[in-house]
Order: sequence, then structure tokens, then C-alpha cells
Amino acid sequence: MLTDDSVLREKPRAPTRRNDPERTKRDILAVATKEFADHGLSGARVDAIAARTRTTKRAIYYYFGSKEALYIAVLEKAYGDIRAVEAGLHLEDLEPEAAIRKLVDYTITYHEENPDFARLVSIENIHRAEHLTVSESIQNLNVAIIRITEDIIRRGREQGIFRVDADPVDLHMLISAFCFFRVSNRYTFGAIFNQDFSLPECLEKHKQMIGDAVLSWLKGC
Amino acid sequence: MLTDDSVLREKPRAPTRRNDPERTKRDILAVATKEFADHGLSGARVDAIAARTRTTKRAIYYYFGSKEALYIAVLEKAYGDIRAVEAGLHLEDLEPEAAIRKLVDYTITYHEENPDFARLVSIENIHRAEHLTVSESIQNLNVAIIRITEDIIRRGREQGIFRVDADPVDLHMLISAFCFFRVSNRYTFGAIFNQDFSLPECLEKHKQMIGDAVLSWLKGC
Amino acid sequence: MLTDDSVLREKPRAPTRRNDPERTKRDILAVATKEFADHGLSGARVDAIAARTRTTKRAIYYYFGSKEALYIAVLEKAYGDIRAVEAGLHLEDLEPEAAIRKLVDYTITYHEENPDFARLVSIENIHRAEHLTVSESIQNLNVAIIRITEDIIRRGREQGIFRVDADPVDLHMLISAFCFFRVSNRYTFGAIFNQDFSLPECLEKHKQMIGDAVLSWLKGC
Amino acid sequence: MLTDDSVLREKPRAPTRRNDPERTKRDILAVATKEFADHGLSGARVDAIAARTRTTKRAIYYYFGSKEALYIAVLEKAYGDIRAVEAGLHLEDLEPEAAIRKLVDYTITYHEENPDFARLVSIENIHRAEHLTVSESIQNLNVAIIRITEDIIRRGREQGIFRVDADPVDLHMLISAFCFFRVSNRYTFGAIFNQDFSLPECLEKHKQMIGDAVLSWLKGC
DNA sequence: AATGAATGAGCTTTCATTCAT
DNA sequence: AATGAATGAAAGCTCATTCAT
Repeated sequence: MLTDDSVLREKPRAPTRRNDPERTKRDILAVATKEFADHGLSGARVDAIAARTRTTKRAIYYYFGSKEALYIAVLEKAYGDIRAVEAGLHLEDLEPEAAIRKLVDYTITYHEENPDFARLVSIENIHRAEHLTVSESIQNLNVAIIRITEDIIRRGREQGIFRVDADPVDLHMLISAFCFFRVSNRYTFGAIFNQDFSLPECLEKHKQMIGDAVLSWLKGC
Repeated sequence: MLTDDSVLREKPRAPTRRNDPERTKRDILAVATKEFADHGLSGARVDAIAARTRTTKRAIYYYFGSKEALYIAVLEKAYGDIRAVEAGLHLEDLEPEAAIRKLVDYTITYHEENPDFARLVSIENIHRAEHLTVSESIQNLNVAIIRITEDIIRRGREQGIFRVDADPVDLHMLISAFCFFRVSNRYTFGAIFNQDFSLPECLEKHKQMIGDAVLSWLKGC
Repeated sequence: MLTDDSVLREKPRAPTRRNDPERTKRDILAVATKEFADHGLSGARVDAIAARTRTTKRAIYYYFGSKEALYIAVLEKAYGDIRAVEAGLHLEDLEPEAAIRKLVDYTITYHEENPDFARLVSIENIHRAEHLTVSESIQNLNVAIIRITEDIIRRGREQGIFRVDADPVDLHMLISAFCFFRVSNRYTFGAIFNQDFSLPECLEKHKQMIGDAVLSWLKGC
Repeated sequence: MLTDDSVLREKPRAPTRRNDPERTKRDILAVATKEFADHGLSGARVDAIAARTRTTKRAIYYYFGSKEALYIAVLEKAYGDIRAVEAGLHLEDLEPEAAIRKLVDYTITYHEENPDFARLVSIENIHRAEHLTVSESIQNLNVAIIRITEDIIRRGREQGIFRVDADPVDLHMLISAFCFFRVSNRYTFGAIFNQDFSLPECLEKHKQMIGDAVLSWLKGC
């Protein structure tokens, strides 16, 4: 219907792109993700989100109900995205050790390329996960990753190369902690110790390091 | 009238302590630490801080200048406290491996007992460390921990038990990441994977686990 | 997603009655009467009315045009109802004194059983009767009651038992005032003087009292 | 009376009359009384009140806390005012019959001259007296009028001219109902029966009529 | 040095209504 | 004839901060 090549132009009068509510919602969600990740739940401004969308502030309330509900929707999408990628790794086809390396590499890369995820999770932790607890969809999504680590551990143990007492959740946490911290604490750590985690060589170094540490621990030597 | 001025005074019986500005400042700082750690910089309310202090909101501005300046003061105290404890560890007296174990134990314990520190650091990272960068006192404080890891690595390397390419900052990060994550991501991780990190047995398990992982990596096996 | 469009639909399963517009209008009118009587014109919410109807908010606008027009329709129905009952009293068959007693009893009872009428009239008075003035149907309805009091007064005067200077409108007002006040001011009066007008014994006492007062006055003693 | 045109004019810069908070509060209260009496609690606009005051909207919230609290303060002042006048009547110095006449005259006159009181009471009844119930100050004020009617009834009874079963609260209600109705229902009654209660001759007629009715009832003939 | 009083700017949300078929 | 989708315009309220002494 409406040909919209005016995506990059200014917002003169809210051109009300009718007929595509899904696109509008996606648009709002994307902008909101940035805003919440940048400023937190209380720091985020609905006005600011609206200003960067093609719609109005009113539309945000129409589609999402409240600032908090929008925040939850953002959180849900963020968790949905990361677990979707995890599901596509197919680590069951790799040897245990290679699977770990790939999982570490992927996790580091994902966080590196999607820093907003770590930011959102940090923010949600400040709020003591009260919104995440409310959301049913997130609860269901996150068992998948444990199945993956479980499978790797089991196979490694069967091959006699991994320690017997390794727990899948612990393994996931060990990997997550390192990969998450790199991104979540990038600024304070960088400021204090004069490090720049975003350099490509640093990324590689960390992949190696964390892979080494995790595998060393798993192999129990 | 019902409303007789009662709305005006936010603090009906503020017993304004007289003549001890230092104590007043300490009082404000303690309350502000809780408030900022609980709600973040934008989520924190100056009114809420004042309400829980023995002074008024006006005093906060008198002594600290602004909400942001108070936040920086809180941050400075938080960093000062953790480094003060680090300085008292005397790891140079221990064998390298034992020193690592003790450093891990201490770090986990400190974060466990002072969760507000991790919260404040998370919050500051959301703000891209812009306040920390401004504060001179914090910049100066934080090299100490690197001297400690540096010394342990050097001695371990001299004894031929630690890998040669281990970097002191990397070591610090490896340990910090895990210990920090346990606390900072406690709520989301707990909600999703049904874990309770605050259980004593979990604390011990984690001490062992991260100690193992770090030492395995350091020993390069 | 948790928020999957559920916010959008204010009425998830509106079973949209088909093909009976009159019934739909009656439905809306009944619900609107309660809402307006409960909350006033500005306090009433179109959303709230729609929510309690079998139709949607849009239908309200389709059938009635605007919130104000709906309010006028409610008012018209309310006045129509009370006058319809008045018409069925047949006081002309009773002796003057008995007719007054019956009129008082009826008026008290009607107000007692239909408190929404008094509420709506109070509300319309707050609006300085601007909607009632606009409505033609109401204007025409209300002369009937004056014919009734007129007839009673005339007959009583002819019998020499009522004062000569009694005015039919004054008589109507005298009765209305008390019967209306009992209901309209029930809450404030009850709160201040600890009275409960809704008790049956109070109803009877008031019937007697206002009957006495009106008759005493009419008989001019 | 406030000249309506004052709303239309711009407000240059809020001349911030400092130093006299009491006057500011009185100013706000007076304007708020008009606004609430004119439009009801939900119909009233805080913006509109602020616009007609010398202060800003913010000041209203500073001094009164909320729209509802301001409304309660208005209600309290309204009740306080009427009871203050009642207290100054000194009806105990008059013979019972004369006291009743004076009480009726005063009540009619007060309502006639202060129609906002009846409007506010009507509004509060729409809200089922929920605000009045909350206010302690109003509760205490209103026993005074009952003492007055009590005293008149007692003396009349002692003189053998008043009925023995007359209740002070009923008497107060009988008088109030008539006098209140004249004002509260002025608009609907006037519109329907083509009456103008504000004419001086009507006022006098009503004084006589209501006085007659009340006394007839009291004397029990 | 210390503080009670006051406020500008902007926040989230609501609500009657219209658009478009 | 009937309706799902969308919205402009304001509303009540909050919050960090400054005024004025």
C-alpha cells in the first residue's frame, strides 16, 4: 500500500504507517531494546522511544500497555533470540572437547556482538529478576541450553575424558560467567585496568583462555 | 483542616544532629549506598535517601552537591572498601597455589557478603563507567590487585608450576568474572535455572570449582 | 512473547450479539445508567461501560454518537420511568388526605428503590441541567405530576380542609425535597449523624413524618 | 465571584508571591472550591485551578499533596464555614417557635448565598461520602447543630407546644432537606417546572412555607 | 555553616473519539 | 449496518534542584 522509502528521513508529523501493526511493533521493540539497554528501566524514557519510532507515544501504550510491559516484551525477545541461536549450534554432532570450544567461541561471540543482551540481563538483575519471574515465556525457553551442556558432559564422561562430578548447570554458569563478564563489566574493568575488550586480538585471546580454563576444569587435571 | 501543613514537611520530626558533619556525611553515604545499589542511579530517589537519613534532603545537596556527585561518592567508597581488604590479604607469604586458593576464597566471600558492591559496579557499567572515569580516587586505587596476581604468577612461574604466558590482568579477570557473576546475575540465573546461590553448600562448591578451573588453567594442563 | 496482542483487545471474547440493535441499545443504556449514576458524567468511563456490555466501545458510539448523548439518553429514560409510574397512581380516586399520604408513600418508596434516579438528577444539577434543557422529551414529560397535585389541592380546598394559598408546584417540591434528600444526601448525612436511612423502620418513620408535615402545612394549622 | 474571563488571559510568568504561604493556600482553596463545586471531583482540572491562582500547579501539589487531598480540604472548609455560622445564631435566647423560624430563615439564606456548599455536598454524596468519612475534622464539627435542635425541641416540649416524639436529627433533616433541595435541585426543577428559585419573592415564600410546614409538624396538629 | 520553602521541567498514563473499511 | 484499529490532547503527578536566608 504505502511505499515507504522514507525510513531514514526526519519525523515530520508521525506518518502513521497503517496496515502493518506487526512491523510497527517490531519497530517499537527494536528501539525500546536500545533505550532500555542504554538507560535501564527507570532511566528509559517512553518519549525517547517514541521519538525514534515512526509511531507516537500513544501507539506504544496501545500495543504494549505500559512501560513495564514493554520492558518485559524487550526482555522476552532478548532471551528468545539468544536461545534460538544456541538451538542452532548442533553441538551433538561434535566431539565433546570440540563442542566445548565451539560453545565457548559462540558464547563469547554472541555476547560480543549483542552487548545489549548482557546489559538487559544486568538491568533485570538490579530489579531482582522480578519481571523475568513474571514472564512465562522466558522460563520455558531456557532449559534448552542445559540439555546441550548435559549431552556434552555425558559424552565426555563416557569417553573417560571429563570428570565425573561435572554438573551441566555449573558448566553453563562457568562459561556464561566469563563470557558475560567480558561484556557486562567492560567499562569499569576497562577504565581501571586500561583494557579494551573489544579489540579483535583480545577476543581471540579470551576465547583461548576461557576454552582452556573450562576444558582444564572439565578434564579435571 | 486535615491537611494542615502536614503535606509540606516530608520529615515531621527530623532531630537534626548538631555539629557532626562527618557523621552526617557517613550516615548519608551509607543510606545512599543501599538506595543506589537497590535501584540504580536513575531509579534511586533523593527523597528516599533523605527519608531514611537523620537529616533532610537539603543536607544531601549541601554536603554532596548533586545526586550524581553523591553517587560518585558512593562508588568511591565501595571501591575503596574492597581494595582495602585486598591489601590485607598478604598472599606473598603463601605458596603460589595456596595463594590462588585463598584469593579465590576471599573474592567469592567478599562478593557474597557485600552484594551491593557487585550491584553498584553493574550499575556503573550500565552507565558505561562515565562516573568512575571522572573519579580520580578510584583510578589510583585499583592497581594494587594486579601487583598481587603479578607476584603470584611470577613465583609460580619461577617454580615451574604455572604457565609462562599467564597475564596478571587476565588472571584477575578470570577470578573476578566468576565471583562477580555469582552475585550480579544471581537473580536471573536463579529464576531460570532454579538455583539458589546463597546456600552455604553452593558457596563451598563454587569455591572449589573456580579454584580448580583457575589452577588448571594456570598450570596449563 | 507474553504480551502477544493481549493488550490490544480490551474485550477478548466479545460474543457480538447479532441482529438485535434494540436489545443492544437497551443493554448499553442499562449499563450506562449504572456507570453515570455511580461516577457522574465526567467520572464515568466509556471503556467501563463497554466492558460491562456485550458489545464494544465502538458500538456505543455507533448507536449513541457520544458520551454526552449517551448520558442524555440515560437521563431521558430515568425521567420517563418515574413519570410512567406516577401516571399509574390514580390518586384522583382517593380522598385528598389519603391521596397525599399515598403520594408521599409512593415518592419515598420510588426513590428508595431507585436511588440511581436521585443520583442522576443530582449529577444533572451539578451540570446546571444543561443536558436536560436540551432534551425535548424530558420537558414534555413532567407536567403530569403537577396535574396530580393540582387536582388533590383543588378537591381538598373544595372540601374546606386545605389552605387556599397552596400551590401545586410548591406541594410537589415539598414532598420531593424530603424524599429526594433521604436518598441523595444519604451518605453525607449518614456519615455525619450516624444514621442509616436504608433501614426499613427508618423508611416507615420518614413516611409518617413527611406525611404529617405536608398535611399539617396543607391543612394550615 | 471570580470573573470567568480570567481563565482566558495568559499567565505571564507566575508572579510567585513568596513569603505568604497562608495566603497562597487560602487563594488555592478558594479557587479550588469553585472548580470542584462547578465540575465535581473528576470533572475538576488541577490545571484550571492553577491557571486561576497566582501560583503554579506544582504549588498545589506542594501544599495539598494531591487532587483528592485538595478536594478534602475544600470539603472541610465548606463544612467548617457553615457550622461556624450556625454556632453564631444563639437560638437559645429565643422562644422555641421563633428559634425555629430563625433557624429556617438562616438555613435557607445560607444555602441561597452559598450554593457551592450544596453542590459540594451533592458531589460528595455521588462519591458515597468516602472523602468525608476519611476526614476527622468534619466528623467533629457537625454535632453542634444537633445540640441546637435538641435544645429547641426540649424547650418547646417543656412549654407543651411541641410534640413529644420529635427527634433532633429528624428536625435537622426536615429543615435541611427543604433548604438544600431548593439549591441543589434548582436547575432541574427550574427547567422542568419553569420556576426560578433565585427570585427574592420566591425566597420569602419558601421561608414562610418551610417554616409553616416544620412548625405544623412540630406542633403536631 | 546550614536549612526550610518552593519550583521548572518533564514523566507515565488516560480517555473520548475518529479512521477506514 | 456495523466494527476493529488507532490516536490527539491533555491529565495528574514526580523529581532533582534552587531560592533565600
